[in-house]
Amino acid sequence: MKMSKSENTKQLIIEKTASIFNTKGYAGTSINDLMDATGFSKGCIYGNFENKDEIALNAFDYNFGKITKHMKDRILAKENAIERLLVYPSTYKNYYRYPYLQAGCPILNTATEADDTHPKLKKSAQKALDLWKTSIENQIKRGILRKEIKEDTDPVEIAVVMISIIEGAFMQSKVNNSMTELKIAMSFLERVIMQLKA
Amino acid sequence: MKMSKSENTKQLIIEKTASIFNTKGYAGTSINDLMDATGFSKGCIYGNFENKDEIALNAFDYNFGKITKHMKDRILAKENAIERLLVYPSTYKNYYRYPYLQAGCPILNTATEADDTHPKLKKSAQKALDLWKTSIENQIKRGILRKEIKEDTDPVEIAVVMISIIEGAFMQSKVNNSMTELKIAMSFLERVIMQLKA
DNA sequence: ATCAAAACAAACCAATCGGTCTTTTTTATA
DNA sequence: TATAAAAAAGACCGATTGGTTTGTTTTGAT
Repeated sequence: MKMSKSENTKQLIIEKTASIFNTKGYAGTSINDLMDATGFSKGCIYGNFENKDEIALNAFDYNFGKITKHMKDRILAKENAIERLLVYPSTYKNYYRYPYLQAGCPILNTATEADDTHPKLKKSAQKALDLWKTSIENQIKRGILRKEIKEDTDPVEIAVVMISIIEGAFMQSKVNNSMTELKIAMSFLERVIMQLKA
Repeated sequence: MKMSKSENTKQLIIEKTASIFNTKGYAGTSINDLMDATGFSKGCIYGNFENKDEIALNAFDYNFGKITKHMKDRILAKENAIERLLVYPSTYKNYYRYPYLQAGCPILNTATEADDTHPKLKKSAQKALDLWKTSIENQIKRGILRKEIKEDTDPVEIAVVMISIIEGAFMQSKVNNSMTELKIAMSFLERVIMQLKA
């Protein structure tokens, strides 16, 4: 499946600018930043994208997609539902290993910036968050069916709490340039998950 | 204690612009926004503040100070350490009641925007976060001394986890325009706190 | 090899950015 | 009430913003 030239540069622009949007935010990223990062001219960028919005939306999806893929791979490598849930804390405990997470969680960054300012980006963050939440819920439901997780477990509650702990700890660690908060919170989360064991 | 004219308008500028910085972020807020919000001219604003940075830093401190004061009042109204800790979930469960929280938690907003872009604001967020964390730790230590909290409780862990759950849930609720996530997470947090009871 | 279309570069645009400077108004004091 | 200082208004500045237009180069089909 060969890509056309423009499809190729389009993808290149997304890949090269995704981390910039994640670090500097939508408002903080200028077209000049995108030119610097890609080496392309303004004419080229605007020949491939309608406007800054379109690039930012694609960049977000790219960032989110990368994490999603990584998580999916690691989760599907496990059979047991508890072990699958434990993939989250064990991954985020070492988030600095993953370059695309070093600028922070794109959902967290995008949600906090866009919630009052950028409806389209906000909707993207909503969708991403919902996908993540649903995915956790489904793992829990599957675990209950497989009798690996206590049947009185509330999938929605655990999903919301897991995401909360991860994102809140992420924020603390990022602003303090320190892994301790994330490590503490993730080992707490591990214990929460272990207690779900049937 | 009478304020000088300039001190007065200085305070007025901070108060009227604080919520704008919290909603639109530092990069997203322009001097024109500040003029619109205050009704003051550019000359007046720059006569009272050196630059945008100084206003933003004061605005953050103002936002954080308001929440801190509110929390302090509610916490000191309780005697028992467990009840004091429960003030957090019970307050955030109804955050929409507090207008200065409707744009989101200033710590969360500032930390996620500034961590990679604005060292001064980042430091402000760090300080605020540390104050919050230390305050929770001290409440727990006090509770242990008063034999209201289990003596094997780790104050640092609980502080980090409490903040994580609150901030992470806040983010979810904000981006979804819904209180459900915050309510779910706060009732979970209430149970976590209750389990600390000696 | 030719040539039209696609892709990219670069000059250009009005609007806005943060910030300064000069002028006018308000204030407090004598 | 006169007056100097403080405070506020508003014109002004160069730089940067997102975006467009006009060229130039590259590409793929003939």
